[in-house]
Order: sequence, then structure tokens, then C-alpha cells
Amino acid sequence: MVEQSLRLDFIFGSLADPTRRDILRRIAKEEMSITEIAKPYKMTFAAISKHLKILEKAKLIAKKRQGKQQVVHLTPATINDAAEYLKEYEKIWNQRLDLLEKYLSTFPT
Amino acid sequence: MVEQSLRLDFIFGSLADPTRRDILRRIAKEEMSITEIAKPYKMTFAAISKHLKILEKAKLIAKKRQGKQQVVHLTPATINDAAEYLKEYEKIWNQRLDLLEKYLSTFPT
DNA sequence: TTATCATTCAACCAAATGGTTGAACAATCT
DNA sequence: AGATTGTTCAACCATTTGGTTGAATGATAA
Repeated sequence: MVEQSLRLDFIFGSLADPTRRDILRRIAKEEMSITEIAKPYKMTFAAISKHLKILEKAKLIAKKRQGKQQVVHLTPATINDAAEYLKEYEKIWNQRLDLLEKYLSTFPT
Repeated sequence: MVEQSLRLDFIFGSLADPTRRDILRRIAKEEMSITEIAKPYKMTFAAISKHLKILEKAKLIAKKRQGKQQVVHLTPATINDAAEYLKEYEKIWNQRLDLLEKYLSTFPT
């Protein structure tokens, strides 16, 4: 499953940048045109266009044309995949809480 | 909350690399010495040491000395934070799907 | 068709990332 | 103390990343 791993590279790579997380947060509330998305940031429009390209490659967002402008919205399936990945770890932790407690007690307080 | 955002930078940045995800996966099953962690990878020991530094900075792992060697284990709280972050998005999507369903149900079948 | 608005592309730059090698340091064993 | 095992550090290199500017393209409105 090399492709699967690559997908996670893109997803987590996208989420590693604060501007991109902020964009996701904003379009989660309501879909927006690219110009509208770019407005609050101090960087250039081209920089935002690049960020959107990265989010699109990770399939975290999608664009659709609406007349002159393009409207951006979240792609539900993808963050779900990332969440599923992290849930595996939560499961392991829950199974091993007793052991973890032992580890933690070895640290100085 | 700039620090919080920075923490997410580190967490997701860590998870964006396949070698680091693989290390997490392996030590999730059982804690391991650094030498043991490094064994299966083709890259140098120093490279693995760097990857561990990155995971440590993100607080996804912690080391403790056990005699001559250092043993690495997961840090439970941190992935939880990332999972919480992603859960917010799942919540939003679920709300939207509910609305969509409600909307669709107003039409005759 | 031309002007205008919305967006991307290309070329460039500085800084960060992921790797290498070889020397240095830490802890234990003899 | 010296040898051995385990791990990090420093210097270096190639590639990627996140930004810039200015020109080019796409779609609609006049």
C-alpha cells in the first residue's frame, strides 16, 4: 500500500502548516471563493493559490467553478482517513493504559 | 494560542513522514531501544536519530535511559490532541450530512 | 471584441528538510 | 583506566517548501 502511505504524507503534510489549517477551518464553516479565502492573509494571492493546490492534491478540498469564480469546499472523506489513522493509536493506548502508567511513573516529577 | 498552533505544526509535520509513522507504529506495539528501532531501515543510524529527535520535539515519543541504552515509547497525550483536532472536522461534516438528509427528505420519493 | 475580474504559471530566492560521513560523548564492563 | 557499546553532534549536500514578482490564461460582462 505505497499509495496509501503517500496519501497520508500529503494529508499530514497539508495539516502541518498553520495557514492551511486556518483555511480548512474557515471553509469548514462555509464554502468560499478563492479570492475570499485569500483576503485575511498578509501573503500574496499567488501564495494562497499554492496552499490551495497542496490541499487539493491531498484531496482535503475541491474546487468547483461558479460563473467567473471558483468556489472551494472541504472533501469529507479525507480528514476521516487521517482520523482513522490516529484512532488506531488511541485504541492501542486504551488497551495499554496500565503499562503506560508504569512508564510514566519512571519519570521525575 | 500561538503555541498550540505550533504544537500542531510539529505533530502533523512528524506524521507527514513515512519513516516516522512506521517508527510510531512499531513502538506502539512495544517499547524499543534506539538501536532496535533503527535496524530495519536502510538509512544511517544518525538519520534515525534525527527522526527520533523530531518525534520527541513533537512530544509523540519520549526516551528513558535503561542502563547503557535508551528506550523509546509513545507519549499518549499527543496523538490524542491531533485526533481531537480532526474530530472537530468530522463533527462539522456530520452536521452537514444531517442537514442535507433533512433537506432531501422534504422531497417526495 | 474588448475590458475586466479571477486565478494560475514561471522564474526566482531563502530557509527548512532529509540524508550522508566522521568525530565526539555517555554509560557500562573488564 | 581502557575498551566497548549506544547515541548524538557538526559539517556538509541535494531537494523541497513557502514565499515573492510579474506575465499569462480563463471566463464573463459590456
